Amino acid sequence: MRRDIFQAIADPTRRAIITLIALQAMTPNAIADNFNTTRQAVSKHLRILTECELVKQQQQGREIYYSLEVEKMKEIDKWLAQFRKIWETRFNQLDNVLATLKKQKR
Amino acid sequence: MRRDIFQAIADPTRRAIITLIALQAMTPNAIADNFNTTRQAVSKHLRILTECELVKQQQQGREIYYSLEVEKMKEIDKWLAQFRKIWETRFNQLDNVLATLKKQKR
DNA sequence: TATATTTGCAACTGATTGGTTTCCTATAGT
DNA sequence: ACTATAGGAAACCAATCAGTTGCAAATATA
Repeated sequence: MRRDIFQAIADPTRRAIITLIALQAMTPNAIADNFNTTRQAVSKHLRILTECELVKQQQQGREIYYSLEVEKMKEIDKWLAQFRKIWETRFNQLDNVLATLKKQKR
Repeated sequence: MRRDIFQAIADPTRRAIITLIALQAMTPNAIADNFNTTRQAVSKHLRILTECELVKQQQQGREIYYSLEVEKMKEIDKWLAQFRKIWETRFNQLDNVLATLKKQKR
């Protein structure tokens, strides 16, 4: 199945689900009520999210509560870190280079 | 076409390309040399990255240099911000909520 | 001017994706 | 025990995707 987090958050519905259950654990039916989708579609998304450990389940009787594995989200943050360095320190250096090139042409 | 950044970074090859050109603009051929792919495959990835404005081109004679639009990467960071709040301040509060629910049912 | 190089673009192919439908199991409530 | 509800799993379908192949346009070089 080879799922990774980046593929998991590629789908807008899945991102919405993540946001939805970030603060409060929810059942598949409750989640589906928030979208224009069927429970089964949500269920499939939840399986993908669970497979890459972005989401964890917690059975409670016949209901299953899904909640966000916030720690896993840090992996995206970790990947972003390398670029954060660039956009923080070398802010508009690229634009400067372009401006310089433009000037030289004239 | 409806491309967004999250879909763009879903592909591992595209993430590698992004990392590669983050520090230095490169031509498609030069980028392809760094992978086990053909130039055309890289070219398609670059088109997708360009479409969602994650990458910008700069023609120089018959060569086209591709470089990262670092500003656009911030959009991912912006989306992550909401969760950063959670993993920084309310560490394992979710488990507490579930534990409380469990207690109330009994 | 003729040839080689760099690149984009379109068409095709096989694999994957999101969604629906259907069926099954397990629990809750009567 | 019976019915209703919650949910997962498999089969299927249309759409999309990544990669390849082939070709055309533009630039460089001889």
